[in-house]
Amino acid sequence: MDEQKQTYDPAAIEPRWQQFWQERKVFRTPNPGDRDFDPKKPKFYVLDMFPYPSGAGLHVGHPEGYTATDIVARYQRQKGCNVLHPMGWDAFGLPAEQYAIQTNTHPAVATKKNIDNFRRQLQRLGFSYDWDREISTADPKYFLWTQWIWKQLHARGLAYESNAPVWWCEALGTVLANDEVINGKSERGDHPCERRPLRQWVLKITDYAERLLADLDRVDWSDAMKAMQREWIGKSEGAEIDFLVHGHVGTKVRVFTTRPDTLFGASFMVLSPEHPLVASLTTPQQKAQVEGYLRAAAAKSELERTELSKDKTGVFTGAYAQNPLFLDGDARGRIPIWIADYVIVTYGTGAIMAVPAGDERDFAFAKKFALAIPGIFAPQTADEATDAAIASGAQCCTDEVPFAAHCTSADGKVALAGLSMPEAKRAVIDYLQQRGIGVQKVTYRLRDWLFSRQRYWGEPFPVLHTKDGVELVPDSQLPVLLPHMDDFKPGGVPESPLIRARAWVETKDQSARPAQREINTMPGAAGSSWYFLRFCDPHNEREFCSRAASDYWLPVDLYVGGTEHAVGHLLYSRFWTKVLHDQGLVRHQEPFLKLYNQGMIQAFAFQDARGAVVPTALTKEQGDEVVHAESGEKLTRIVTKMSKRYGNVINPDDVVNEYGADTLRLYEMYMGPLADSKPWNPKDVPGVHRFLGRVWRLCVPEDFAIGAVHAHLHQDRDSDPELEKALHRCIAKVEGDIGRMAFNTAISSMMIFVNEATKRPDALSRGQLLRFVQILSPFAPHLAEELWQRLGGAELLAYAKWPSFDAKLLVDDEVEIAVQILGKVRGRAVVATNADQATMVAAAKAAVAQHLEGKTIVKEIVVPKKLVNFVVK
RNA sequence: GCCGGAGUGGCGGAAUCGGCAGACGCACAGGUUUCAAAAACCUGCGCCCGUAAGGGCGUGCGGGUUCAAGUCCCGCCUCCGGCACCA
Repeated sequence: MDEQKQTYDPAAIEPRWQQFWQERKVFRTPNPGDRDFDPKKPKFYVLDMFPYPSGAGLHVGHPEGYTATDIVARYQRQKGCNVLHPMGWDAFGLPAEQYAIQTNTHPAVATKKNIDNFRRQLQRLGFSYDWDREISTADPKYFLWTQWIWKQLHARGLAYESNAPVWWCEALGTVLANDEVINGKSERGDHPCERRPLRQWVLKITDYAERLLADLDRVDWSDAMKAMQREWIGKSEGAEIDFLVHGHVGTKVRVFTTRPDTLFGASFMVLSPEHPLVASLTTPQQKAQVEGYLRAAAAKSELERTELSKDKTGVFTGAYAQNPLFLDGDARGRIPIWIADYVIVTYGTGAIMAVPAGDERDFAFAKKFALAIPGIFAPQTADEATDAAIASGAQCCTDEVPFAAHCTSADGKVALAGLSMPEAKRAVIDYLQQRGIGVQKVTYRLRDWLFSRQRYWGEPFPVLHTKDGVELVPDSQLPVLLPHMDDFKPGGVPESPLIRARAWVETKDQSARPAQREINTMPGAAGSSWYFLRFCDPHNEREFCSRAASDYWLPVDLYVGGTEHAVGHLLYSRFWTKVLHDQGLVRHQEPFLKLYNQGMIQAFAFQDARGAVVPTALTKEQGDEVVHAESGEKLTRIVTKMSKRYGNVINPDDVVNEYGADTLRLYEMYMGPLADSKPWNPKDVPGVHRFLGRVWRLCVPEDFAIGAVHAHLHQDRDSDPELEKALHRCIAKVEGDIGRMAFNTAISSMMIFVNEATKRPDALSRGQLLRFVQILSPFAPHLAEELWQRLGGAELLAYAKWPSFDAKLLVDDEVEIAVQILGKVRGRAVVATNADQATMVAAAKAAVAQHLEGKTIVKEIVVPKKLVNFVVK
């Protein structure tokens, strides 16, 4: 730094304060019971979704949410709260392991290196985390308790072994949970997946489906997020109905339907290809055809089944079922049983009653295979042609319309004509229930949580397999550690690489009998399903978290992260919390009170005429345009995600090196609303940096000889009343904006104040500057702390009390109002802020006198402090 | 197809409860300062007509409600995110 000049130099300020905060443990948070804990303060728990410490290092997307939570944490601290604001590492799982494999390093080594890098990068940004509470899910001291919690689930009968088909991903060499597979491809890496029966540990999250759904009403999350969880849980109410099969005494086919009211229109039945009755119901004549269809269905990859055309395929079994609403001899009641892969074995009962008149899919199937489509509705709208088509079954109708008169059972006990849809459903269910062949039923789309992976880098299960079955490792022997392995790569077989650690696998149980360790490991989401609890009591060696700590800190008051965890992590964490609650281990039932989802930070990229993206290194600016560096072709700017391939990835380290951490933080908050996705614009970054420079110069003279601050700031003096007003307005605005997570407008209001102050720098008093620096501090903490110290602020800014504002100073004595004629602004008038209507009208009339000439005022609308509108003729 | 969100200057965005559209920042233009440049500071900046005063138009499109609509209602279009044969 220039000896003669003191310009704003973040590189000189920031590391010093970071070091100070860390050495003095400024942000260490005491727990209830600690000597320096203050029980009089309210608590505030503000949490980030902790990162996977990937080898790529921090992305500019990370600090976006982290800065937002840091602003809230620092603000709440200054408002007098005990603030819990921790950070840790989601260190087990596929990303860390993939990186380890790519770089041929042991996962433990690679993970440690990545964590060190992440920590270094985060600490450069000045976040006020309590680093004493840092945790890593891959730390044995942590996963001891992950294993212990798993045993609690097991004890409640919520963990079981299953051989049901699961998603297998060949490329990743492991099975995946439902939320990790999208359209038959892996979420990570986009590799194809298929169904395979493999022995797996599964958690019974479906037992909690209803509570997970109902308790969404108790949390403050976005509608979008709640909608995604509701859809994933997928509750549907309807009925299960048993159909007898002709010629198979005692055989019933059970179907699930949400439309029992349409049972009169059931004209065939469909079993999924995997349905257990397929083989026994198929007649000898149909055997060859059915087997052919089953083979074809099995050969289809899941991708083809889900992604390819919705063209219906199917085959007749040769068997017939009996519609229970019709008499045995009635031809309408004898319905053929088909097999088709549009019916999914894992949903409902894996079989449906097909009502082509009331269901689009059944209608398409009936059309394709020329099956009967009996009409069951009698709509009466103005559109007679459509009414007739629906009545005859020529057109499918899924809306609520009146039922036809013939929807009456043979014994007359069910008659749907004249009933509403809910009444008709009720009538049919009651009738079936009385006869013992149907029951009201709620079904969920949610499947149990596939809770194991065939990978090395995860928590081992505390499980031994003996000849008598499964045995749990006693608590005293936890944690079960991973064996060291030099070759930890998946072996291309559906078995964990742990199988190769013979000495580890082959062990003895409590009674010294031979036993084999479980070789599957837990999935990545295991450790992240309870980390928010461990942060409350991270060093507890006797418990996963003391009741005193969790009762005090939980639930999390503000949780910030991306939307990508909508149905995975967030659902699993809610599930584990409820289980721990049921075990009497925590008081709360929902972990995250308020959830806020940040948008994505995107980037510019440049496209040529064909629409191909040209890597940024191959582009150059030419006047107002961007052209191809070699061909000179004009390129179009688009907004897209940052990607190595496009060469448009912004590295936070580079931004800090060039502008400093405060500028990075401020820019990310200034870009736009936190929840929106928005592009990184390198040209905008200097704008916020200039703002910080102006703040610096308000306080610090360029000439070193003058001192640490301007001479007029050396002592207190009376405040300039206009600047005082502006400051109060600014404090009120910033406070309100932090409360609604509108950090962009908070910053703009601070810019407005600084612009005002810059016009009359000598009028600004020390007291005003101290208060301004304080409200700036959550956003740009290094600069703020530096100026606070130079101005001689008491003790540390980080714990100074947030300044108050006087509501009286927020309003001016006079206010300029708009004067409208027929809603158009035709003039302006200045009136007293508390002027009465007559005064405002008089002033308004004077302001637009020439416009009113020759016109009659029909109506005067007066909005105090805003406007007067004349309606004229 | 279904569910959720969005569409405002050249660009990012603001307008919190139906009340002056475009705060703040960027880019751009002009100026002050300077030997010069950078930095800093000042001024202008939605579009159209006009030297100006002033006027007209304007928040994706088409309608509507209202004294008044970016904001409310109806019908569309486009983009983003999620789900997708779930009976």
